[in-house]
Amino acid sequence: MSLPQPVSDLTAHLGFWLRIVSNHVSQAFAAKLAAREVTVAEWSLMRVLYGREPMAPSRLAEEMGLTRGAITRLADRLIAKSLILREASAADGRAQTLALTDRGSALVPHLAALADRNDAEFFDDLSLAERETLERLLKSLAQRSHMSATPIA
Amino acid sequence: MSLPQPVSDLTAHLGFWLRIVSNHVSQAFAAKLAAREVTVAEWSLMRVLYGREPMAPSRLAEEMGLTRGAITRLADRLIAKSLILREASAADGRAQTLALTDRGSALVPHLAALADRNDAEFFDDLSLAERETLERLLKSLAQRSHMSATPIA
DNA sequence: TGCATTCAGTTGACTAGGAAATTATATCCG
DNA sequence: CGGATATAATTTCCTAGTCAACTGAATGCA
Repeated sequence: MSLPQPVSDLTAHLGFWLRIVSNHVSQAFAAKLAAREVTVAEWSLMRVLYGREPMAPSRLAEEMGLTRGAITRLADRLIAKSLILREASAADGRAQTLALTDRGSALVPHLAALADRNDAEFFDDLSLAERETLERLLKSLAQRSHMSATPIA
Repeated sequence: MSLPQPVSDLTAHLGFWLRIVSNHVSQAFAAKLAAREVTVAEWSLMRVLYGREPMAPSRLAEEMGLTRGAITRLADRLIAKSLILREASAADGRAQTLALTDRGSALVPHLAALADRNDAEFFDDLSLAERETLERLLKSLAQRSHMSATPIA
């Protein structure tokens, strides 16, 4: 039975700290959205639809970084809450379109305000310069690795 | 039917960029671990046990930020892979302890090397100064909001 | 002592996502 | 034209969490 060899500490990784902070910010946001009975994924889909033409599920899947199967079910939930509508495409018998209902559209600004508030809550006591630096570094990392897609999970 | 009022852009939020980058880093790590047939949660549990005394599931739950139910199931999977052992506590008839098997213990350094490599892959083309800044900002955010617990999700 | 309460862990019901199979429609081309 | 192939969405099955109910053991106090 050999003694364990030393391995790098978890906290040595930037990825570790990134995940801690990101998870906390997201969970705090989820808690705020819960007051409106909306999940982060639901908010995200609604935000993509907001102010745009009715959109194919496949396009939403692409923009949100989810599978089409996930979009089908997410849409089902939002339809059940009367926040979006699904309609068959006139042009293509296979295609569907998703669009916000009036109720859904009216809700988005309120949810956006929660997003603003959540961001402020975590980042407002960084200095302006620090916030700018953080944003610059994150965007540069995102660009380098060709990260796209609205992140959900 | 009213026109949608302008709402803040998604990409205006630091939380958005944080989540994008964090998700990508985590997914890349998950892909590396998959080669060893281990998930991020499994790695995380093994890393907590590594080099320590057998530990109660409830303690792991606390350190990892998961429920006890989640630990029960996560432990079941690791036991099925012969990476950890579950034993009844001698002192307390309700209690169990979890510990790495020799096989599990031997695997940890290899997984830690994957973690090192993953972190390097994403962050090594930031300058040293930039990495230090990012680490400082993330740690300061974590501290301010009393974030603890190994993040999994 | 003995019964209520607390505590550790597990389990069942549920949520939410992915991968792959499935269904229905559209397109391409011989 | 009509069959092969491609495409859009959905569905099925699987994984992995949560919450809350449950089981059995320990504790506490009348």
